[in-house]
Formats: sequence, C-alpha cells, structure tokens
Amino acid sequence: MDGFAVAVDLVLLTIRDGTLCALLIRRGIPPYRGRWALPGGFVLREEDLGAAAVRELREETGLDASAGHLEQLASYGHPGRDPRGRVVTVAYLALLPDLPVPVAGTDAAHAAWRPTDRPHPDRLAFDHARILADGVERARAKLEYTPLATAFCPAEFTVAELRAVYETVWGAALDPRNFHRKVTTTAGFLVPTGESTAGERGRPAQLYRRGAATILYPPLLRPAPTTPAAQAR
Amino acid sequence: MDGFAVAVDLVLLTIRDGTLCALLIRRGIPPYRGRWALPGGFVLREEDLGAAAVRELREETGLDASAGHLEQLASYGHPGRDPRGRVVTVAYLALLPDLPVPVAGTDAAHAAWRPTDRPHPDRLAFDHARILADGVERARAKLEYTPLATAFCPAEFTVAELRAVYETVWGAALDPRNFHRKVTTTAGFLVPTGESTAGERGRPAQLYRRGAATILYPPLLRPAPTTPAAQAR
DNA sequence: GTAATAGTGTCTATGAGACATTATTGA
DNA sequence: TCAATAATGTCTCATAGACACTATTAC
Repeated sequence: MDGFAVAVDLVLLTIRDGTLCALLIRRGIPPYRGRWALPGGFVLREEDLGAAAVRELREETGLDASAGHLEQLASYGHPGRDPRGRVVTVAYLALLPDLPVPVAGTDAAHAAWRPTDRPHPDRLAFDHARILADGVERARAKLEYTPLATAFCPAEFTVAELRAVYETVWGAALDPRNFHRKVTTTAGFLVPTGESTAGERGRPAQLYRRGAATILYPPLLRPAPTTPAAQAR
Repeated sequence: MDGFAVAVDLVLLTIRDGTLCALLIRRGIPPYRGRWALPGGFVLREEDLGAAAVRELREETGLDASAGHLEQLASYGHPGRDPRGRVVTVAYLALLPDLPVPVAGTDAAHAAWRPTDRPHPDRLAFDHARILADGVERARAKLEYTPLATAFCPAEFTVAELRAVYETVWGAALDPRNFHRKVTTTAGFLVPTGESTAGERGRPAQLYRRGAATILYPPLLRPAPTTPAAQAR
C-alpha cells in the first residue's frame, strides 16, 4: 500500500513575443538526462500538494504565486511513466505575466521559455508532452468563462493588451470593437485606473486592473472553428 | 522521496427520486470506523490511476464505467488528511443512471445513496465532504457545456427526463418549451430512436439516445442566480 | 369527456458579429 | 499634416426567455 513517490510538475504559461510559451527545464540528471521537461520535483514529507507547487514555482522562477494564477491541473500515474519506479505526479497550471528570464534550478542545466505548439524537436521527458497539452487546453477553455486572461498581463494593462492575450492563446483574431465592448461592460472584469499610457505612438490607451469577478457571465466564447454546430474542437 | 500511499476515491452521482445523490460507504474498519465515506481504495502496484477508479467502481457498484461517465476530478494530499500516514488521493467523478441498490464492498458495513446537499448528520470521514462538494460543483458546471446530463439517464430517455436531470442538478426550474427547443436543435446532442413511451398517462414521449457530441456549442447556461452580472456563483 | 403530459409556434429582449468613423497622441 | 493606435456607435442576426395552444394517450 505504500511505496509511491509523489511529485508536482508545473505547466507555467506566459506570453512572449506574441507566442504562448511554457517554461521547460533541461534535465541535468537521469532519467532523461539532457532532455527537456516541465519543472517540478518531489513533494516533501510534511508538505501539502499546493504548497509543493508554490515552492517549485518559486524555486524555478523566483516568482510569487500571487503575481499570476496557480491551480491544480490533473494527476498522472501510469505505472511506466518514470523508470525510477512508481511516481504519481500532480500537475499544476500557472498563468504568468511576461517575466525576466527565469533562473535555472539547481538540478537543471538550462531553463527556457518555449512555444507550446512546438516545445522542442526532441520529445519531452516522461509524459510531459501530454501534461503540457492538457495545460494549454485548460488555459484555452478557462479564458472563455473566467477573467484569468488578466493573469497573463502586468498589474496594469490596456484593453488591446488583454485582447492580444486572447488572440495568442486561442490562435484566432478577435474584433477589437466587439472585444472592447464585451470586456468593459462585463461587471467585475476590469477596473479602470483612470491612468493612460503615454510615450507610445498613437492615441493613449486607458489602463485597467483586474476586477473582482471570478467567472464571466455570459462567457466570452472563442469563435467556432468550422461548423456552426457542436462536435469536436 | 518514497513512502506515500496513493488512493482513489469516487464521487458517484446519480439521481434518485428527484434528488442528486452520492454513494457513501459506512466504514467497517478504522480510521473513521462507523463513519460514512466516499467509496475508494488504494491504487495497486502496477495499476494506472484510471484503471484503479474503474476497478473500484466495479467493486462498489458492480457497474461498468461505460454505462455512465467517469473522469478524474482532482487530487487531495494534505499531510494530516489520513491518520494512517501520508496518503494522496486522486478523486474521480462518475455520473451514473439510476441503479439498483449498490452492493456493499467487502470492507464496509453498509452502502447507501445519500442526498448530496445533506449527506449525513455526522461529518464524513477524511476530507470527503470537500471532495464531494467539488464533485457536485464539477457536475453542475459540466452540464452547461457538455451533453453529460445524458449520463444520468438510461440508454433511452425522453426530453422530459433529461430536463428533470438538469433541474435536479442545478436546483432550478427550466422552461419545458425552451429546453425542448435547445436540446433538439443542438447538433449531436440527441439522436431520436423513432420509438415512443407507452403505458404512461398522458401523451407518449419520443425516445432519444445520447448523440456523438462532446461539447455543447453554444452552451446551455444555468440561469443566473441573482444579479444579471458576473461575480460569485 | 376529462385529466395528464408531450410537443410546437410566436413575440421580444439580449448579446454577438460585422463594420466605419472619430479621437488623441508622436513624429 | 500624417501616421498610428484607441475608443465608440449602428445595424443585423442569432439565441434565449416568456408565454399559450394543440396533440395524444389512459381512464
């Protein structure tokens, strides 16, 4: 009944240069030495799962979880997923604003933000490709019915920046006028600061902070891909 | 790094007598002997997490998972959640049609379907009250944007039965005419069998099977509780 | 016939999609 | 003045909500 190891792995997403990116770590020790993997590590003896995720986040990025958003994603425990033995990993998903270059963890040769659609020519270590894909899909879905897109933005941001988040994560263009109307009229989504941008070319944009809402009602649905009907997406 | 036990616990939901119910097991062994708990057990040495959930489902209910719907819910691993030691549990959520009385597991004195809003006067064992609440909320949310309400129904069912599922899970009345229009015009939700009910009082109802759709687009949103705005729900 | 339930049609209100113009800055 | 970007207004269409009537059975 005993004898499992429990790990947390982090899908850390941010937007850099108009691309949805995930933080990957180049493994410095076996197994999968030299391969790229999600940051993560084993849960400590007296540590809660969420606390382990927060700790790993700080260790890998130097970030406080409050800057963005951190939630549990799913658990993965296929018997053969780790050659060292039976390891169950609890994956967490974080949405983060664009950061300075992350500090590499002590047990990793390198760390890098990689595009989520082609993280690396080689396959990722373990089942991390699957975990990453699940995290991206979760993020895409949650942008529809929560205001979590703001977690990708700095504390103060413009409507155009927020729209760019949606367009990047969904990979679809959105109408700037309809988007502006939607986000500014949905109660609790945005709080105007009264300030404006300056020094940019073009008309200054009003700055907003994230509001108190936790869900968007009605939701902001991503455009239907092909058919106007239901089915796969 | 080793030394964790990994369990699966099941939130088995069904609708009985117009009430959303969960299957609870009266524990026959310590800890929490005599208290009610979610069905579950430890993951075997060479067993995948999902396979353990399917196995427990069969052991506790005699059910095949294909009759309803089974998905991973979340993992819970607070250090003090189990007095026997460090146990991480991966909770699974199942939506099941109304069943004959479940067979009690070998290590349990009793098993019973209990209303989810007041499972028992005593507190449930472990952190199972929280897990149950999370499962119910997940079910409520998924009825909005998936056709999973059909998992609560038998293989063939009427629109009125399906509507009763929504009304029970959401605890809100829905307009029969608008509901009928929505579910019958959403592609892939329902497949008419051509058959009708008979022997009931009143006009016979057409029978349907669940369709191939996996998501509902646009979703079938539950009525906003109070404010027409966003915020907590 | 009566009671009971299923199924359908219409009108309205709300929100999304398409689209052009005005506003405000830096160069 | 021009280029660039932000912000707003209008029309249309799709969908949800409100609501009343007809249809088909058992008794």
